[in-house]
Amino acid sequence: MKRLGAAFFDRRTETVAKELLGKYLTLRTKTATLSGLIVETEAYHENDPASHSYKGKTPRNAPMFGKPGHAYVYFTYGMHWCFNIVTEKDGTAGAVLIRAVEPVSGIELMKKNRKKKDVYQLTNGPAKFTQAFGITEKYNNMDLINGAIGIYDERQRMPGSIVRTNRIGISVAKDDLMRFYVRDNPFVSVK
DNA sequence: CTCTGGATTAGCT
DNA sequence: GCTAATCCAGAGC
Repeated sequence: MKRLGAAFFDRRTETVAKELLGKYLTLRTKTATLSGLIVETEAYHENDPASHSYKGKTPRNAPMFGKPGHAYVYFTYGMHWCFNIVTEKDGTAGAVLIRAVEPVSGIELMKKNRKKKDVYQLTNGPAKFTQAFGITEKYNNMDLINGAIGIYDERQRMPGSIVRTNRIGISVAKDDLMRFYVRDNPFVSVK
């Protein structure tokens, strides 16, 4: 398993979103290792009306304008966290929202964190995934190249056929085809 | 300062 | 299908 470096993330947001499918996302703490295979992503690029970065840099969205390969974690709907991976060169906004993963390791801890026992309900949504992994503001702006969360590639693994479609839960740029998921994977949030 | 609505989810009808 | 939960960023005054 090879850990992905900054060069992977320092590219067009859309390209990174598509290529993240089939990669492993692993979080290591002192007491546990949680890992999942990324099966659903969404791209939010610089000149995108649906992106938090659209109207310019603010304290909240600043990580999106920062270094590629860092995390952008934000709080929404008064109760949920969403986890993004920053893309594009330093100074240019862009991020990929991780919407769903297929649980690989640490499944018992995910069940505990989610208070659910059905494995299909653990990580099939952006806020379900962060809850299962225990991701909160602590991880905002974290370096994913060297930090506790990393993205890993297992070369032999093929992600399968990729579906490209419109994003979920936004009110502008509804028809932009910026969502990507692995066809027929049962852990995708919405078919 | 006040107000609006959100890159969601769970639970009910 | 509908909506409460529950906080806060961003916009407008």
